[in-house]
Amino acid sequence: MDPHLLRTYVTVARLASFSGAARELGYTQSAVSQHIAALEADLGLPLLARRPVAPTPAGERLLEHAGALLLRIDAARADLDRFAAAPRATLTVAASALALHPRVLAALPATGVTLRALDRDRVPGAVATGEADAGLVDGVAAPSDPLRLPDVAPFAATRVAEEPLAVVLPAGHPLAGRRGLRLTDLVDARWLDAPAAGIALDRLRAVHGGPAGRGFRAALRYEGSDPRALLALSAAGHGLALLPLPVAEGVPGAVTVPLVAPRLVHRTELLLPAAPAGQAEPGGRLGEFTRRLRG
Amino acid sequence: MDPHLLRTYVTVARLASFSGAARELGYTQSAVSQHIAALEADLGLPLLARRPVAPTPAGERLLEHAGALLLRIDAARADLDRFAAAPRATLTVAASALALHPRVLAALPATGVTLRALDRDRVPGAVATGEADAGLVDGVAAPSDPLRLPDVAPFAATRVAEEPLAVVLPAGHPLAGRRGLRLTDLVDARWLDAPAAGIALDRLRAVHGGPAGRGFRAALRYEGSDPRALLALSAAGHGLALLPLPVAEGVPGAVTVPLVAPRLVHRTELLLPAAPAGQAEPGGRLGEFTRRLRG
DNA sequence: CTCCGGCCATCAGGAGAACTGATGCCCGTC
DNA sequence: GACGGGCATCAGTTCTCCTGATGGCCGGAG
Repeated sequence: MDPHLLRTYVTVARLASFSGAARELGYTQSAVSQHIAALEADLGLPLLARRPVAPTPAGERLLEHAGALLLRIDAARADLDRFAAAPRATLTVAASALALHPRVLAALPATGVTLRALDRDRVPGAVATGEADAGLVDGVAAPSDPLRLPDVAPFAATRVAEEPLAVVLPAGHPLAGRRGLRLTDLVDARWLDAPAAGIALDRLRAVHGGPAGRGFRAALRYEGSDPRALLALSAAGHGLALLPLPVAEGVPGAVTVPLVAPRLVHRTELLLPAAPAGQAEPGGRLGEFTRRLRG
Repeated sequence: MDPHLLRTYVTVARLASFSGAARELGYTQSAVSQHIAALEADLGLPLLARRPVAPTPAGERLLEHAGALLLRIDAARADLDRFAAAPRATLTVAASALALHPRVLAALPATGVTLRALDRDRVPGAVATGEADAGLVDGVAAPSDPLRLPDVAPFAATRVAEEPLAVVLPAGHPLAGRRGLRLTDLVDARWLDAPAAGIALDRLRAVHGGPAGRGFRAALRYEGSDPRALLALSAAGHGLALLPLPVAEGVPGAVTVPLVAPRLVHRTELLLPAAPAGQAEPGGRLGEFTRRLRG
């Protein structure tokens, strides 16, 4: 299970080519072939079908592990590098689309900041590997529970903002007149599926707790990250959407109804590489930013 | 960041000795010394102080990463091995102390089962590395939220049981007459600190959401795993305890008051190595167990 | 104070791993 | 049926990594 072998394996799987992976990694094709053979011999399983090159079931499984593993290695290296490196002059913040809360915008220093918009699930990785100095992630959780984030490295997460959730319906929808809605009422409705911009359907199914795979059928799938696009789509009758109440309100053609059960909120969290016990507060622009966010 | 080097590093750190680690790992002392030197050169940081041998701050940090990393490597290997290996005749279940819910006990097959009691945070690792075929973990969470578990490998977690939480007070306690208690009322009380048996204090502080390190002061610390010991200690006035209501009730000398805010429950979850998409349900004793647990 | 013993660092040498380059083989394509 | 792209295999070389020996440092005992 040498990381080098894993790295070649994921590259081969991604490119579906031994010789392509060799070019990308700076090896000869022969070396790549030997890497894969060594991995397969080590695990005692075929990992790739040849001609065409594609992962076997076991290979698919290894891809999941390898991705997480390599990310964690990069994270560890980046984290240790922070011990030695001088603090950078410019602050890079990775943020998911709905995490740009007014409080965040107000706290950002006026100069020397790079703001990088990423998909929700890529923000922790960016902070862990040092691509960003801090992260802002949003998500849905119970009021007193932290967001569920992949733990690629030790993080310190602090709450930045919390808003109620609301269901967005087209104006003529039968449930549009309600004062509040329960998720149970909406299991059989058609939903917009927007993993990047809003709330993914599989997350809804998990929260709802019913039998896996049932309910919350997808209508249109939206692969962008703009919540206003979601609102417009919902108003046009392409499916329901679940969004933070302040974002969802006041859109022509759409009606916003607060979600009353289960008790869930939309929360934005600040993600920092966890300081070792007894470490000083961060200085420079990062310190400025975090103090203004908290204070 | 070679895993071999990390393995020797954690061993050296644990034994506080180069030559001791060499003996344990089957290397010469020279090799161990070179491993550490290579790691320190690679990261550009001193990791260990010599004479006495002890980790530097950077070394402490590396220990956190290395532990998680090595565990994940073992987990990946064990997971892939399951693809090849025949299903075992005997079923091993890892469980934390409070996860032995009556429903669980009823679902266990009559023969061929090994039940291994572990600390709460070691159960996921045991399932991931294949030491156990399934895990049962308990913990505190919001009613509709899954337990927070370290993701050393892809898991499938399903809810097994959920009970309200209750505060255990000695009979004469000023708050003993209440019908319900809020966590806020109890910030300044003295609590039993029992990471293995009950609910750890740092978890309480995190749930409460107040400033880090304040509140929920520790009285006696109990390092065993028997909840009845906790109850007895609480009845004797050694501090408050937070336990599932069914466990806490009916103990002489102690009063049980339900926790009403924040809305938290004690949940037991079944932990299985995540089946690859489209994989058949587990067979044999494991299939029998999971079906009875769910059905 | 000095000697001794334990412990880590360093060095040179050798076994083995790993990569390269050449060649062979298989399959899909024209 | 010939061709070509692409993976497997093999031999040779390079470089890595481990061993065994040696030296220096520190602490404890006499």
